[in-house]
Amino acid sequence: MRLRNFGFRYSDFGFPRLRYWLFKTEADCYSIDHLAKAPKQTTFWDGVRNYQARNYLRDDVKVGDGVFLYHSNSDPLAIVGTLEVVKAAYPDHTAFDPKEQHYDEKSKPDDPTWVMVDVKLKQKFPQPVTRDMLKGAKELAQMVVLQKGSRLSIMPVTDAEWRIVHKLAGVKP
DNA sequence: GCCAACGTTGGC
DNA sequence: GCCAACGTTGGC
Repeated sequence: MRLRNFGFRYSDFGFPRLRYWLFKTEADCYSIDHLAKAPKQTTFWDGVRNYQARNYLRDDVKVGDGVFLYHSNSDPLAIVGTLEVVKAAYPDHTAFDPKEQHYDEKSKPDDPTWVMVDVKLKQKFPQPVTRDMLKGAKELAQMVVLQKGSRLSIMPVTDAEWRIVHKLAGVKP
């Protein structure tokens, strides 16, 4: 969310900036349990190779922001917990390495195309908040992840959505 | 496995 | 700059 013509953020003018996000991952690839076992329960969030998602990461995701972790292409499809952003955008070095799955020959260390952030596990929900539960909550009808054709791996979440999903999870934010 | 939606590529 | 072809994502 950027006032594009001037390069300022809404928050520079005292407006509430976006503070909540949803990050997608496939449980087979990197699940919340992988993160729970990681050193300091912290990891870098690499592999974003979509420009709109990259722009969110680069411009808007800030230290302290809250993140829902969503398991896509998984069983169950669900928000499984929350993360906290502990380091803002920096170059995604996995794009430089030909052995990496998300290698991108066009991204160079002196002019990186892709960025990543660091996240730390905040809480694993006692029970996953399934996609069906999300769809059943009519206050969440506008949630980006529920929209048809919504494929971004980084999506904004509103304050209200942050609160309501925690309520569905039966935990405090 | 199917297929709709979306992003990217490349010829023109 | 247009747009058809193609590849990927991801829910169902």
